[in-house]
Amino acid sequence: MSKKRQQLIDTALQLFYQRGINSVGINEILAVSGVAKKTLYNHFTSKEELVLATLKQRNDNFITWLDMSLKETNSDIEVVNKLFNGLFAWFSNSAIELGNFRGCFFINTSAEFSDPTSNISQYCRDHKLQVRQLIAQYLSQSNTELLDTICVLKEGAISMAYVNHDLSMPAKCIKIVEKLL
Amino acid sequence: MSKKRQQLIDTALQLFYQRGINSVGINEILAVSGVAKKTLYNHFTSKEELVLATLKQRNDNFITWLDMSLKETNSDIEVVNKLFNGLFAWFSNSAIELGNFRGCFFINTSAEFSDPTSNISQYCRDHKLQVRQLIAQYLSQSNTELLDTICVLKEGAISMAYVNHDLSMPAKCIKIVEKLL
DNA sequence: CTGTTGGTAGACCGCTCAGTATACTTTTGT
DNA sequence: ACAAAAGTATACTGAGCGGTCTACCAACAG
Repeated sequence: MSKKRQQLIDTALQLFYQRGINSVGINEILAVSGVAKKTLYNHFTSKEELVLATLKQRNDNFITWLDMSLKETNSDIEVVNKLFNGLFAWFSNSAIELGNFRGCFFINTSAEFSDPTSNISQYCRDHKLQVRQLIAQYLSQSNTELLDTICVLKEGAISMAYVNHDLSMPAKCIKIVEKLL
Repeated sequence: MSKKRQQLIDTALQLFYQRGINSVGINEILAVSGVAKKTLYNHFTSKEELVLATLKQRNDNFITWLDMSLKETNSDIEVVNKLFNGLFAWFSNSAIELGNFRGCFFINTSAEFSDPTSNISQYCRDHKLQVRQLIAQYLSQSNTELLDTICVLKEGAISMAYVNHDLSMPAKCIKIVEKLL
């Protein structure tokens, strides 16, 4: 992997996540990263290809962070606790690996790209599936009902943290799952 | 209210919701609505003002639809049933008043406009508050815990319907609340 | 009958966009 | 040591953007 290529991905991810993909132009990414335009088009054939690379990078970062957050859990309720405490840390900018919170990059990107069959929209869907499967790995047995509950609460908590500016949901989600178990 | 003004709002809402605000130009709205550019700038001083008018229109449509959906409920569980069955109808394009489902217009718009202090982002937040208060009105007593639960499940169900293409969540949310009551 | 109001049609402005082209320099593998 | 590969800097293209402007038209009220 080229160093310049990685510079471009890091800069683009930062700008895309903080301001939205359609609000950030190629020229700004070049100015901030200090890379020449020809170098960018040497590594990526189009803006879309760069976008896909940033989605992959963010997915890797997120999965790594989540995997770390869920490590060493001995019960389902502990998984739930670590998951939602992790989300709260993310929302309140205490998870430095994930950057300044501006919602879920994949939800935001899905909102910007309306064609559900595009590579970009499909990748966003795939990311959500990967997160679901990672959570499933940490639950004691294959419990689809609990898994569904956790996932829908997680998506709700993310959405309300970003749109409503309500950071209280992770704590409430833990209480909800406690009652259900 | 002028007829031309309403034509512009209706056309803009349709295009903005289906494709995203930053992906739809003024000229396209004019071409589709059949209105002259000067007429648009006679009614709205800028694109942003037109965007705010479409948000208000969508909010009115949504609140009206939800109010209709929740009418004549005699218990909290009935409210929950009608709410999530209503959401399922929306997701599966059976709520014609809400148009072809492409997620929540306010979540999508928040994703596109990154400044949380902008009028647009603030209106999106306000919409969510209005929906919450409408649901609260239909619950038998002031039950913040139940209200929070319903709201977080609702946001999760909307997000998963759009991003994950998973329409099964409304039914699962009903079961979750049933267990909790 | 005429002046105001609100509309149409479309040219135009300055700017930004994604992407290409040119000419030169640096790095690197053998 | 030197050719090939990779990077820099920058000008440019064609298209689209939001927004302004001019000129003309139709309806209607005094």
